[in-house]
Amino acid sequence: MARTPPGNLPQDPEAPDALPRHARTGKAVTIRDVAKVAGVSPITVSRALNHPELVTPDTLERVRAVVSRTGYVPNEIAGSLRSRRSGIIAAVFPQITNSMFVDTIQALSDDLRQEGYQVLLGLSSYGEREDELIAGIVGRRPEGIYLTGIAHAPDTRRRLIASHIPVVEAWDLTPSPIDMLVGFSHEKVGEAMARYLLARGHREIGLVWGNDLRAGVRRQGLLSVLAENGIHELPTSLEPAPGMFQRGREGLAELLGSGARVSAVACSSDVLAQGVIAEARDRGIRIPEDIAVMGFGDFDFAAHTSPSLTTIAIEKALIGRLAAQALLARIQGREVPERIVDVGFRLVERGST
Amino acid sequence: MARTPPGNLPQDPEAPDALPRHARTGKAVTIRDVAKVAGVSPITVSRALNHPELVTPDTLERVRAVVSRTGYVPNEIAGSLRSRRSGIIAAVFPQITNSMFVDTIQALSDDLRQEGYQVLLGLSSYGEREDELIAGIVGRRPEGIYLTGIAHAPDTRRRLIASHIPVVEAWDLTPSPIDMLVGFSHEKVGEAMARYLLARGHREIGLVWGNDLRAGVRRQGLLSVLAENGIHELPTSLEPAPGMFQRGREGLAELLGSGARVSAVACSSDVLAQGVIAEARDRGIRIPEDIAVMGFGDFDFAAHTSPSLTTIAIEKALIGRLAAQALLARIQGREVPERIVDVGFRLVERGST
DNA sequence: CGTCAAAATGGTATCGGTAACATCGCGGCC
DNA sequence: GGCCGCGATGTTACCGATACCATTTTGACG
Repeated sequence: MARTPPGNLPQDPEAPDALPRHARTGKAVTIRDVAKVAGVSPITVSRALNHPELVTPDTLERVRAVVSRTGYVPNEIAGSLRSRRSGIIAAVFPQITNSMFVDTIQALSDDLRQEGYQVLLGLSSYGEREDELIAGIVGRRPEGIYLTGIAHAPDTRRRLIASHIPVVEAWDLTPSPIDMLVGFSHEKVGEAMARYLLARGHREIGLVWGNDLRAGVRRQGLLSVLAENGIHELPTSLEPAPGMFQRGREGLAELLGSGARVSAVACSSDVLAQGVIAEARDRGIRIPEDIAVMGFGDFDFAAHTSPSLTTIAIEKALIGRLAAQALLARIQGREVPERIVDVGFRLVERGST
Repeated sequence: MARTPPGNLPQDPEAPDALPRHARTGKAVTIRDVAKVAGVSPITVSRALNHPELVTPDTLERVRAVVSRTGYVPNEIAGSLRSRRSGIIAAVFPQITNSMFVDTIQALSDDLRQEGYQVLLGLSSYGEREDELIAGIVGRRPEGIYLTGIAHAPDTRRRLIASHIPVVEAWDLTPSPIDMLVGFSHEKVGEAMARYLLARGHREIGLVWGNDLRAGVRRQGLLSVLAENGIHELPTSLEPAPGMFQRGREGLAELLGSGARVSAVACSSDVLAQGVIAEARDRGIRIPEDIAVMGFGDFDFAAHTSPSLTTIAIEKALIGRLAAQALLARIQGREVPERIVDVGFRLVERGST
């Protein structure tokens, strides 16, 4: 690796220096360098860059010229330390492949960037690691934290509260969030799915269901409504997260293999549902005539499968947008009108039921 | 909101001052506080946390006890400033909804976190803003930067080179990357698509194509091979960036509406292709008998559409993994064996052609 | 032309860690 | 017993910006 060329010592005034490579040719340029060259004090440079309105147009221009000539890039780390504003919002998701969180991330990120914030992405991939992840994140002193879901280790919760960092939990509902909340009731989603299937005359309902937390809550809701209607045991195929198409196929195979009779299959996600549909097609099972299929999420493809997929639509991007707003409001000291926002959901009836 | 438990500060002389706004109850605990309580110097605390092997088991335990009792969370910003290691890798993507980048992000993030790095996510959503985005990112002094694609403003390129930060460009190929590169040739993808369709006997080929940069290169490759075979003009429907299902439908409608005869439709992404298939189905057009359809990306659903989709498979996660490795190698001063890695692609033949 | 408030700029301390170097303590060895 | 070496810990300075307050300059106005 490149060594530093000799003699990049102090009173070496200029030298366009042949750039070595990775080299640290005579230090990176700091605000002091810029100040010196522009003939002002460092703080004036700082002002010129961050509060141009506080500076004479004349000096402003001078500073800017020097900045662009020297290629100075302010060290935001130093700035963050002193100003106690990191300009960072952390966002934690369980995982993003095959998930509906992408739209939320996109919206969140877009809205935050608008206000000069960057998103620090935390993927707690497989469960347990959320704690450590958040511990590491808090150390970076983000100005706000977006969390997926409401289930967090008690330690994590305590740590977050103690940190006084604004927090939004999302994609779920609870009366006692850590701080703020944007979500919807998974229980009610499950109930709605059950009621819909019952209304369509189904009583032999099978489940192809992911085993993640929120899916579990939806299942509870679904089961409770079915129980009220005298349906107590239903054939179920539980799939490990993340729900992939292949798992949906296997799920239907498992249900049918168990010998149970099903007139409808409810799935915890559209992805699984599409797998179910594919498997049914391969087996010559007609949908919805032989078996009705219902998903969750209203993924983009849901309207375009064959048959198109009945599902539950969530305003995924809206969640991100509202979460961003909530965080920004809190950061900027504005009043947060509602700490808890329920974005609801919508049952979309299509060809698969 | 939780109040701070009383007296977690030694001979705290003054009042916890009525919390002003953001509730700064008697200051956050710093490494000095921990040191004082544990009866050691700050640097020993630092060592206990970051290099436990340099510290007596006895002091280590003592420090840890105090840390957990006080709820001390090291301020990584301060640490980063002094140590010049931010522990951050920035990753820039054009946009992530409806895109194939999610798998790459996931793999990248997983592998980096393994090594203690966090991902700062930059979504340059709609074009022009990549410059500003990167300018802002460099200020945060990431230890590595992942960029999607090879087309960057000359200014950006210069700035990145000047920053001496390791850079990986991905999802594309060029002999002259900024630093390192993990990708594949879009031109060859286009050529492969063309050859495949020709081999299947198609000469009346329509395009439903996204207008992003890399798609454009694939199109060039495709057109050049067709031109070599005497096919010069092909009906094309150009779709604005994120390629959605709906756009695919519209695309096919446009092709058919133009009166052109097509025996095959090539799409710049599986998402568009699925739209095309849906539209064809609605119009009673049989696939592949009447029209063959081909996509790109091998999205998860590609194997499960009806008919299943012939497409080009990319090892999306592998790209993320290799990019992470490349960055880590550079950061840790290891030799990077190949600065340019071609991960290639694979044509997957399925039912739609 | 002097006065005074407002605007522009500057000096100094500081954010909270860690690098670099210094010091201390202790056991082993000749 | 004295010296050496090394492991454990401490002292000091510093990373690079900005908050805070002081100072100087400008300009409006009587």
